[in-house]
Amino acid sequence: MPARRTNTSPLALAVLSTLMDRPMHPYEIAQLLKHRGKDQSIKIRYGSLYTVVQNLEDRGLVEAEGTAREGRRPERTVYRITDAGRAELVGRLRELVREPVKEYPLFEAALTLVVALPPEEVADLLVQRLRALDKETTTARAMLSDLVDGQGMPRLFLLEAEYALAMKEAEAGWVRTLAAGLADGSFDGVDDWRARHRTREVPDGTRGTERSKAGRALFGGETGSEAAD
Amino acid sequence: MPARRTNTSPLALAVLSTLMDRPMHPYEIAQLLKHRGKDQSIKIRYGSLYTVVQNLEDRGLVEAEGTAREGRRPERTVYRITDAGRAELVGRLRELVREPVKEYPLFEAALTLVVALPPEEVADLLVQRLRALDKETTTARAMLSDLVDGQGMPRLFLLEAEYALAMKEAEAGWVRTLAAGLADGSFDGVDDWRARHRTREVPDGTRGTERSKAGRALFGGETGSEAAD
DNA sequence: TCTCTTATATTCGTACCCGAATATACGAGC
DNA sequence: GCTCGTATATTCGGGTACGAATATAAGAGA
Repeated sequence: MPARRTNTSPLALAVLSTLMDRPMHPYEIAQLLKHRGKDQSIKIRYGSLYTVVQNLEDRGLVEAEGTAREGRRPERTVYRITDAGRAELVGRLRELVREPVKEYPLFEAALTLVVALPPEEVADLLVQRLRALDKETTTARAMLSDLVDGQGMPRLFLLEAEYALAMKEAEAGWVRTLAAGLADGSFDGVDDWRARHRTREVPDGTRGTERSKAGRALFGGETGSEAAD
Repeated sequence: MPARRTNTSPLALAVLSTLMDRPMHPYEIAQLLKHRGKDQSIKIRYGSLYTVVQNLEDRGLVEAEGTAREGRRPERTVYRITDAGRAELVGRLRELVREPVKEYPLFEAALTLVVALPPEEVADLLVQRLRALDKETTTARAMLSDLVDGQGMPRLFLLEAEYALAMKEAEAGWVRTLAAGLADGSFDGVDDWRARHRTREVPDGTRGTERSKAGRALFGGETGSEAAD
């Protein structure tokens, strides 16, 4: 089998997963995904959806069941998942659950560059972030418990939400600690930071800020493309 | 000022940030970023770099200082940051630190779809993930403390690494709990799950798996484009 | 001194992403 | 029964991302 260039995207997997229920046309797939709240964990853009489905068809993972024309509405193509599609879905899913993948959250990028702002301001901004995070976690916790306890929704369908909540709480905790450290001066090197900022200081060559050797592997996970199945 | 279409990307910000030190040509910027380990937190692709710099120039955030030709090497264009560039850097940075942004980690997407696998297998896969995560966190912790205690690297330059580590530990904790719950049967509804999986069951319409109302706002952060400055 | 490998520096073409436009149907109100 | 807003369903085009190709220089052996 020729190694596929791109790893099947989350949206493509969501499509396959939806077609496990029954054959559908793309728009209906999107509706169902949104209705089930999957759009909170997987980016769904109409612009992409049709391309994605087309790719799946080219790869033989879905096939057109026929084009139905209801009334004089635009023509719709109904797709059905193939055996290869089912195999791809479970295969890729296994991969995604088994292997952590290094990703690039915006906040992490911002932290890398934040030395460009004075420490006092960063402390202030972090407090604002913290407030927002706390608000979000509170809301999310309430909704989760309502769905589980109130509505009797099985936890199985809320795993993503539980995970997202846990991550957000962890981030809030980390931000809280850092903000506190900056505020009460227990964060080491704030003076250097302030000085460095005020004077636009370039630390002579790049001395003191490099991370050539030991720092290389500080972050784990596959950075590049993952191994094939 | 006409609202810019795209929010300045992390790579673009990294470019601006590097040019704060001194004027440079694109390749040199990339070298320096990698040397400082920023490539662990910001994706740096040569293919993108030159486009990004070109965009920055079009937007007036950097300007060509002149093209130097050293020996008969390929011609290099040296760029310098402008006042507008400095403003954009700090403005966007403020935004990124202040406001949490909803992102779409692969693992979260996988959790949304994981019902397609039988619970026993998921339990097994989670244990494998956990092992990988534990390995990564152990390594990262060791390196961090070596850099801080051993090498005397200021914490300021390791914020991203500390954050990434904290997030990874949190994920490991969550995965551990879930895996345990699945293993010892304390996770509610595994029977339903197994049944649903075996029989390819479509729960009659979509009853029982919808999340129309309450579930909408389970995940916070700005989902779409962020507000302008 | 020849050539082989590695580092320097950028360009190109294609594949992909996705906002916006398009086009029809349907129900509600006047 | 007409029209206006909203839901249905897909296509299109411009822009961005990025792998791979290109081209020169420098250093290391033989």
